[in-house]
Amino acid sequence: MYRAQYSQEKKGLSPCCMAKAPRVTIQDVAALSGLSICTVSRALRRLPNVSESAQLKVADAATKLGYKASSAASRLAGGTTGSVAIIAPTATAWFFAQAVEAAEEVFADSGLDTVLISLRNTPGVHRKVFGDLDALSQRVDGVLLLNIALSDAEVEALASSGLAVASVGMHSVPWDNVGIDNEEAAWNATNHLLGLGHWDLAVLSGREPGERSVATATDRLNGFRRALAEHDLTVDPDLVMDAGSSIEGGRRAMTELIENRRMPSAIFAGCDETAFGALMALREFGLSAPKNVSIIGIDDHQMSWFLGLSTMAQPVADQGAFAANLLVEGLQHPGRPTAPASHVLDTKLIERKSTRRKR
Amino acid sequence: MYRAQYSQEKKGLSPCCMAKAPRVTIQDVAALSGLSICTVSRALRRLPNVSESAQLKVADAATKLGYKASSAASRLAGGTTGSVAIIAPTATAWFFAQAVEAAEEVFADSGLDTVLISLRNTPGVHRKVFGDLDALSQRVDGVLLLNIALSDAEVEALASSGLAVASVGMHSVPWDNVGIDNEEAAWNATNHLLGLGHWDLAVLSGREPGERSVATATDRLNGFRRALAEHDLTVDPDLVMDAGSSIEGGRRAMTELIENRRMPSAIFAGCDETAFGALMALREFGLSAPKNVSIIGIDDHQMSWFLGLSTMAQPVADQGAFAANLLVEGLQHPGRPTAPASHVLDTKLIERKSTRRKR
DNA sequence: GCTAAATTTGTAAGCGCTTACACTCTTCTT
DNA sequence: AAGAAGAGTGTAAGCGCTTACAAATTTAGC
Repeated sequence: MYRAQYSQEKKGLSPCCMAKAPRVTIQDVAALSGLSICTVSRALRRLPNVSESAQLKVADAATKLGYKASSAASRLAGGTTGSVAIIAPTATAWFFAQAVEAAEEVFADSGLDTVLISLRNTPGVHRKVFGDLDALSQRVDGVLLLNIALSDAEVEALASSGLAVASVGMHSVPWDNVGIDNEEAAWNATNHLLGLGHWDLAVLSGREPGERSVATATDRLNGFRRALAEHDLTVDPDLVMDAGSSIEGGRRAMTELIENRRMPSAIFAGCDETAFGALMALREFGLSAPKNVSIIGIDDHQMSWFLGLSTMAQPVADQGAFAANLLVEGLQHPGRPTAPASHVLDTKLIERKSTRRKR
Repeated sequence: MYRAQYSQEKKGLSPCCMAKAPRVTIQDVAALSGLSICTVSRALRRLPNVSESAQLKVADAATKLGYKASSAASRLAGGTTGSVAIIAPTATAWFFAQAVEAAEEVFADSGLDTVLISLRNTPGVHRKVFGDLDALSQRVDGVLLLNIALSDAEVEALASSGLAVASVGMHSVPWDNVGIDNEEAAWNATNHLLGLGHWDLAVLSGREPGERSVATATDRLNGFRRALAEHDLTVDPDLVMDAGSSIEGGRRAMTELIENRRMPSAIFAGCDETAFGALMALREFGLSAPKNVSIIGIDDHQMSWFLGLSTMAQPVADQGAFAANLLVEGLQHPGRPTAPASHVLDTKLIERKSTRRKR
């Protein structure tokens, strides 16, 4: 704790103003309202079996005193922590930054603290987090998962951990999920390329090289494959790259493609940032889109318009906010065992100049 | 809490495997080690006056049991929460996303939970957070401030709140801070423009229109002004725009400049994202850099290389990690009232093709 | 070798809240 | 009109930890 000069100097002065206001406890509220602690506790949490008059008296006293329950005490006594965790593969990628901010806003507005957990694309961190769900459930009431690749065992463990769960971009999970139809989005993107006469296609998949694949990435890859298959085209394995979903990954994959494989006629990038990286790599070789290759991504990143990148736009903040709301709802109605729902948001093709008809 | 089908179905089965492992408490550790709770508590927190043999026995028992202290109980009893807050003006901007991730890593590695608080560039949220420091200090042990514009009263309140504090990009605050020399960076950037023969300069300042200015933004503006003054140039008020530090803000400011003011010979943008926005706006008018105007930013954003944007590079993740480490240290040595230090990291001019000699 | 001082350990009282349970009133039954 | 059922409230026992303070042990002093 900070105790340097400022507070030191003050020490000699009126100690009254330094003294931290003693905590307003539930006792104070009980005393002021003339009711028992127990009733106050129930009134504050809007539990049933509290008369309206009591409800009012308590609310009154509480605001008058500026009472705020101690989350620590509440938690310890078996209540809730008043905080939720957002778990993301990384916090820096555009998608996650957007989704995190949107979700955080929802949580904050519901009076919940947001604990941020970035897996940093590191298996070790992943294991640490999901290997000890007890530790997690001790500090938060619920978890918002953003595009996390979970094993069946992990899903199972989470579902029975007592934690409320909601997710973005996940699949067949026993909790609420919101996302886009990734396979369809990829299928549409690929068909856009196909429709422009390109048939020699490469894909920069969102899979992290050497890691468990997130549903998002495999779905998009499947959509790509299906589109090709429907046109009786085969996928050249040389043109399937695992690029992850970072600019750097896209750049690396594209460089590899150019140097050690071959140039396709068009490229479907798993996300816009990957596409940015690919564009960078192209430029380094004196190439560009759509001159030497057409390229399309998914996201509609803020910079995509500027770079003229064609893309399948998806609502990112909406997904984060939506899922956050579902989580909050789940938290507020613990008993309600509604069947987990999967909400699918729309995507939209945005044609820009990075894709054009094959000459 | 999630209680849908999965757990429902299980209900009939062996209830043993559904039963959550009962919490390992300090009692269990005490029992196993043959010592009292009190001694265990002290040993665990490495307080003085614990014999080595006890220390060992406790550590042994704790690991054997996989004991982790309940943060709620600990907090309630007057201990620490084991979590810290990161407060940022927004979580989506590149700078903050980078810094947050770097800091989160440091905190996680120190066993601390990270509570993310985004002010969303909203005065209301700002007030809510800094107006009730008690609520904050109840849930976290320390706070990491990222470029927050604080009033004197808020600084004072924070310093005497009992919270450990560290910050990035702040000024003359009574706690550890790390940042770059913003005035110098701006001065260098401006001199780069001046050195290329440009004397009719505009600035897209990082100040949010209509809000308290963060130190970072005003410092950069001052550096710009000083550079001009040193060359006996006056600043045309028409060419000073408050653009905030977003792409959108840069675009808006640049559009305003083109439409309602006049084109300068060169532009100093408060940060790279602002510059991106400016480049977008330019393109919308059929203009471009460096053809119609030279432009330089500050940051060295991941995309800047690609866009050929000249800039003053600053180490972003380093700043976040550094400040986080200072905070952790402050947390670990509560008593030590070292004088708050300000650490200044280097910046570097990176010339790219968005700036060129005036013709 | 015996007391004073220092060191290590244990006892027990909370921290502020939730909740099982007991208790008092009302309101319906039949 | 007597008893059952229910609504509203209170009592008290923790939750798992920290921390005065007391007790027990060791070390030092002369």
